Amino acid sequence: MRFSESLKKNHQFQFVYKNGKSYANRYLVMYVKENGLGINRVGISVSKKVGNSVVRHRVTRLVRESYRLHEGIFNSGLDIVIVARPGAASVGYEEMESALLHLCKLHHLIKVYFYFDET
RNA sequence: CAAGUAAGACAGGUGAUCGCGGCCGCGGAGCGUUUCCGCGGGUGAGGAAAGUCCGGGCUUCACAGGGCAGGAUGCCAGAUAACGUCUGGUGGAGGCGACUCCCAGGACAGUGCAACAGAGAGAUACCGCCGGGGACGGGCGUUGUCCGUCUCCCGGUAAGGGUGGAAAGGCAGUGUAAGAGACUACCGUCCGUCUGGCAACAGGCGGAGCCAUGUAAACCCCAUCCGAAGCAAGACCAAACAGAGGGCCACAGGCUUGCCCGGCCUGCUCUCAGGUAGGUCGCUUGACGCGGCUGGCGACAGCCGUGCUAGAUAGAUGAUCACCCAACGACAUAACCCGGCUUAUCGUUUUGCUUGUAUG
Repeated sequence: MRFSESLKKNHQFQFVYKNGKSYANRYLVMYVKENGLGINRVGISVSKKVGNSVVRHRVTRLVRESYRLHEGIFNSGLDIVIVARPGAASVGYEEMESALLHLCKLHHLIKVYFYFDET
């Protein structure tokens, strides 16, 4: 991804969980914390409650694809952790995309001029 | 054509745009190794990748010794690196048949268990049947004999009833007071012997009237095999680090195959505080795939030709559109690698064979 890296280490996840702000909807939970690096770092977490290995990989790909296609409209300098809830197992791409954008609006992550363009 | 049976094959495809992990090439940043960026090419999960139930390769540790445990397998022969797998047989069970299924050693080494029912379960007389005695009644009749009855006594019996998974070989006859392998034929069992077979075993002949249930997925016995842990194995490179205080004095801890004996090493323990876990290799060419020939009933083996087909390290296959199609495709994501087993699975399709019907 052009402007982003991924979160990898367990302690990075724990830091965002403890210090970040969170919003949730039916399929996803999103934690956000500013990192001061000028780029975004994204971590996707799918637990075994969601499904077996195939289902978990599919959910991960849908979330990553949704983020990738809208990467340009995000603010920069954030650590974002997206946790999939069990209901996400049977969801298609379009629903996943709308769920992600909904959480972004709640966090006010979208760059201001894009926000005005939509309204 | 219908029903069945056995063995396979495939696991959506094509095109376009965006996106991801390795690899190769080119260009740029960079003194250079490393690294980063861009462009192009090519490549990128399964039949079960799953469960982790067996077996092996590989790696490290242990390879003074003795003893005791523990685990697995279980008809025979073969295949294999090995196996609990596979192949071919034997025996048993099911099916008209093609064919399928079977945790298939030993119960005179020992121990345990066998509920309930039933009279009785390494044993039995409850009902029944039969004989003798006694009592009572009756007929004939004169101190006997015949018949009948019994809340009586003694004995015989395993035919019949009933219980049970199982009642001491089965069935038919002879026999008998009634019965019984007591005796006889056939079948079964056991023993001996001959023939065939490497063997499991099969068949023939002869003999023995048949002395004793089941369970070994109860302990156990016998035979064979098994050192342990696992790629977070392990090897190398680089970097960081911090110890302090108290208690105890041979108690203890670690290693040595699970335990014991024995052996080797180390001071040990508690409290408080602090710090790092980055990279390279292992890592994919292998008991490999495909085709052909030869040997073998077969599993498989040998030879020749040919091919290279993921190697990530928080972990790469996705999204959108169009068309094909009956179908949003079912089950499901490699993590060191192989050989098997087991389980899950929407469907499509090929071939052999069996039975029935029709036609010739």
